[in-house]
Amino acid sequence: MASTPNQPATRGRRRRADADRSVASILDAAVDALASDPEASMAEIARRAGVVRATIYVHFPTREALIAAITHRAIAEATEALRAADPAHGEPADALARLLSASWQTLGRYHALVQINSRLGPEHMHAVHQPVLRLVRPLLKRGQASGAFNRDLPTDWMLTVLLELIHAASRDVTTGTLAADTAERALIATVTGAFCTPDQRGEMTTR
Amino acid sequence: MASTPNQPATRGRRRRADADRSVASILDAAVDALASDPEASMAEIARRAGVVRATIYVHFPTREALIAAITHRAIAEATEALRAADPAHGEPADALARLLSASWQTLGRYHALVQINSRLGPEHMHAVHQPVLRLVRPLLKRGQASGAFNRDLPTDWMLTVLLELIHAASRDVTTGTLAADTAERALIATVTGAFCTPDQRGEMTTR
DNA sequence: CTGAACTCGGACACCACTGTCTGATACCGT
DNA sequence: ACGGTATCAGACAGTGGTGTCCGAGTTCAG
Repeated sequence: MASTPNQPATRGRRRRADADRSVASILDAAVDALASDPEASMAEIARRAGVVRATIYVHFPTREALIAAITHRAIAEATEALRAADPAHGEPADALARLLSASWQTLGRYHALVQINSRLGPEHMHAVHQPVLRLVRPLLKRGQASGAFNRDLPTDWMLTVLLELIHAASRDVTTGTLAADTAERALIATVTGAFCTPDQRGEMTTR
Repeated sequence: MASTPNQPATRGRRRRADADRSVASILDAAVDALASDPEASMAEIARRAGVVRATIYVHFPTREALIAAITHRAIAEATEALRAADPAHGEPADALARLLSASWQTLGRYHALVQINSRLGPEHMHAVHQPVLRLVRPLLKRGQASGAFNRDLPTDWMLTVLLELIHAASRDVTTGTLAADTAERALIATVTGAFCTPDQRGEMTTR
């Protein structure tokens, strides 16, 4: 049902280039607007996109559909960033650090989306995150199996911690609470500290 | 200005007992309602409180005032819980664990409040949290000074991590993602792991 | 260049919520 | 039991958002 990131409006026909541009502007504007205010109005999004409100409804039948579209797109982007970090390779602690380093800014852009989608119930949340979890969970399992990560921590909890801290770091950077250049180091140190077993801490390829 | 948790409506007079009851019901209902939906309507809050909508406006001139009141009350409760955990005493790592153990459920109830208040700007957020920070920050500073906590982590970031993980744990418990009896242990293990320096990990009075 | 696709600008009905007000009724303090 | 408080029930205007529609103008594709 939500498999199409944007609706072609007319089904049989091809879509024109300016329509593509509009859709792209709207999607970008929606991410921006919702980031600064999770319940930004359609009018506000249209304004940012440099488009009239009705134009949005040409491509997205409802506000809900628009949010579904940007969520879909965000997940795709996140998945890509995570895959690029190659979580299946190398020492778990190193892989984790690599993954955080490569993806935290990308993922962090969407903390508002998380907030919005989390209002749609946990099962929806879980379903939406499935692709991301598929990539990260094996790494955590692997780390716990090898003894690199703390076996006492439930894997689901570790995933929560991961996502939550990424979003927190991103938020703190945008509000100015945390210096941008310190953020990545702090984030990595915090997460690896939380996950890694004491005896494994020294063995990391730190810096 | 927001120093009165509830407005007496008439200034010179004493307030009647049923009015006290109403105010209490409204406050409780507001916390509940806003926890399940951060933008619950006044009507919904009134319904939960077993009160007519107009009654709310007798005690709180506006929605904003009501939210300010429950925020004030939540902060007071949190401060109390933290103070009871006596953060100034004992080894930093132990004190931290004690503090988490004593307060995570109390604090966790209010994750919706955090979400709501964070929309009012970072400076407002900072001002509101001042009493909490006053209690926790010295412990973190002390731990970093003694070498028990990682000195590379900015103190503000540590505070963020603390609050964020408490709220995450509470949320995961209410959604059923995390078992209630596991949550506290996982939370403490995660936070102490994140903050404590490797050589200090073993020295804790674990269990 | 021409027709089709698209955007614009503005209007529209609809809905949910906020905050105010009323008169009638129940409750509490003394 | 009396008088002042408080609640109730429901109506009210005002506001701001959503989704739909239309006619006129613009831009793209072949």
